[in-house]
Amino acid sequence: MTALDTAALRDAAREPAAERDQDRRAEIYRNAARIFHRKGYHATSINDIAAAVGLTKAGLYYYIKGKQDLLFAIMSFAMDQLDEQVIEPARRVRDPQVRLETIVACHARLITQDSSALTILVNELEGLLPDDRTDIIGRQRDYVDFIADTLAALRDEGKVIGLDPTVGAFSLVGMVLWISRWYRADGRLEAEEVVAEVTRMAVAAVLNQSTGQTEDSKR
Amino acid sequence: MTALDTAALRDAAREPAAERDQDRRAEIYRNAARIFHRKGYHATSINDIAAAVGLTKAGLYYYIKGKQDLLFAIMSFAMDQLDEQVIEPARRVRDPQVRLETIVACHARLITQDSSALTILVNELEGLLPDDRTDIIGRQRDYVDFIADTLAALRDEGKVIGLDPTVGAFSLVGMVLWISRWYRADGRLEAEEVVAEVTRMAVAAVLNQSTGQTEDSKR
DNA sequence: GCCAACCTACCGGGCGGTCGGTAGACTACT
DNA sequence: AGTAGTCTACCGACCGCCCGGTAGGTTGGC
Repeated sequence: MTALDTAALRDAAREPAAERDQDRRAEIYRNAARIFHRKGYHATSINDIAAAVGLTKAGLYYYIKGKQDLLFAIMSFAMDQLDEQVIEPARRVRDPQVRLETIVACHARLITQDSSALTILVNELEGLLPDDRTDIIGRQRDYVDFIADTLAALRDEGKVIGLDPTVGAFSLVGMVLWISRWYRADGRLEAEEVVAEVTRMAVAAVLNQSTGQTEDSKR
Repeated sequence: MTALDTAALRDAAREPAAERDQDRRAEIYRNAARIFHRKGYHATSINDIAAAVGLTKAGLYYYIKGKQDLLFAIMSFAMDQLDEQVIEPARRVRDPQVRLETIVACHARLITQDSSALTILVNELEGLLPDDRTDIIGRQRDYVDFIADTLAALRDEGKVIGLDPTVGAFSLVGMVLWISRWYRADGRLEAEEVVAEVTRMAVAAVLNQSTGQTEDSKR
């Protein structure tokens, strides 16, 4: 591996060092995200991460400022992913129902592909410094509002009745985020099957339908 | 508070010491669950819990065997709650659709009432000893299977078509569990409103309906 | 006098983080 | 071509702190 790397370094058209540095940094973040995801932020030591990327703790500190900054960087990256691959594509969709489908499908797809960073994003908020937490929570809030606005638009079209947009938005988010807890890439189901089924459920959950419904179970 | 407690202890018809011991133990578990819920298991120290119940760390160890046993006790209690207040009531319901409504409504209601133990139950699994984890995961699995079986029964009735019962069960569980992340008892919405809305969404999400649906968003 | 219900004082260990050092690649100058 | 200096990318050793857990009292009600 090391010999290969050295050869690669010599060969690869003299990549400009700054690029190699970025690669290394990305590898560190990727590994850190994986381990935080598996063991949880507080249960993961800086040593764990250092060992995973083949460094000592002191060596790792050449690249990172601290454990909390590392966490914040990972969560920011996850939030960027969400912006680029879910919110932006969905924002371009005019029809509210199709937009909702786009949101759920893209988000679900993202989770089936790589859930590490996105899962940390929702599970390790209390590990952040207050300022960082405010930042991340604000962006998360914007996302939920975006969904709630879409539901409100559907309500204005008469496609949704009697559903609080906020409750609806949170519920859909919960359904989608939970995928990372049970979906396994090597399991029985294909990722796209899961994406399709969850999207179908999400749309059905909020859209008004005429089919009757039995009385609420007694308290 | 302390004076009040002492007076209560003197008054209350000489409660038989063993009972007082149980009360104290319950208070410890309640507080521990609250703090684990707020800060997370690993970020909570034994000292935090001891201080919250007005003891020193060593004093607390008179009641508990260790931090991990405490966690397991809380999770077992949460699982017992789920058994008694969700699964048992639902098991007595024959009609699958009403049974599903009962499951979702009772579970959602439980979370709006006190989410501490139930949230720990799903978030702190990796804090357990392997044997304990196996125990808890088994019970959780049984719960999901119970829901999946109910969905399968609905499918046999023709009320659900084309939905994988496992995916459906997990998705509904995700929707319900997520309530603890956004619902605040002092917020805009009443607990029973939330329970009703989430239940309605859950049923709508899985029940077959004839209303059309636009094409899945492109990949 | 005894025992339940605590406390004070302490332990080993792992944590996040820092410091001084250095091998080796690269550059600058002669 | 040789060499002195510089910088990047690390490492071993260490720090202070706090953690979970314990040993050995002390005290107040029976």
